[in-house]
Amino acid sequence: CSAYSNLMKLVCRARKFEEVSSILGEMHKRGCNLSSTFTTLIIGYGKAKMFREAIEILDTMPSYGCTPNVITFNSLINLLAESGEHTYCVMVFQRMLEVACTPDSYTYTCMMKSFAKQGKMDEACSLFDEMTEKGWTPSVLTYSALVDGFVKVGEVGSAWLRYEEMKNKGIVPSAYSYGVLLSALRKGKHMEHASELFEEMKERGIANVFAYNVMMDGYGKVGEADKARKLFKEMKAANMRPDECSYHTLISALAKSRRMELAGRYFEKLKEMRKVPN
RNA sequence: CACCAAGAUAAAUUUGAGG
Repeated sequence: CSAYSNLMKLVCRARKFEEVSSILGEMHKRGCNLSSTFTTLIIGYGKAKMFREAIEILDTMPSYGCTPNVITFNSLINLLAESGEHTYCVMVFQRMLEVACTPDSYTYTCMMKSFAKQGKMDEACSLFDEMTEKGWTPSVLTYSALVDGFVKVGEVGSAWLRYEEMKNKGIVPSAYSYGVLLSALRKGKHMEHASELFEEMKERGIANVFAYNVMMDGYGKVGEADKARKLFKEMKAANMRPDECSYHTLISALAKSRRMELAGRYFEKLKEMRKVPN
């Protein structure tokens, strides 16, 4: 059975969906548990942007003796949310409730992301309340969805309040999560808030190259190339190795501020490192 | 860099012609 399910993964990756039904048929004949395979298929269709087909799996499952479970629904909802298919997303969530499959923290977070992507922060917040009322604990991903959404609709204040709320609940962001939050603030050009987060990150000793890159990009985009360059130097002084992206970001920041002599110098350094400029 | 595995579901950074 595991050989079959690996085969299904390969079929999805190669987008050979015409092979799907014969594999499912064989697996069924041999009595394999197909639940995980259906999830794989759903994600496969999602990556191929075949949303209709992904959703139809929900109807296919029962004929193979399977019932969609939380993981099935979550996977589907997640890919619809990420792809901006908000209408389908809401439809599937509705359907999940109809078949009495209980949404969990993951489900709510995905739904919040979908609403946030549409700029519908009121709805996103209602879902947040509903989720906590039902006893689910919001994660750093849940809060990141709110922060990102509020920044997108231009409400940095609300975004920041949510961040504080998260900290007050004792949720400690990982380096990765800081990256997500920094990037959200950067997109809205809120570098003062971003730098406050970044300082926090440094105090905790978890600042990384990725975070430096995000900060440099943000400063570059608001025309503060000198701050970007300062961070570049600081990163090296802290024994972190700037990667290719760091160079690309810094060069572009300098070029945007018309500091061409400096941009050229970093461009030469990039080539010396035998990296390919993009 | 590519492929595979662990493990059926989660998020982050760089260039931009054209529209």
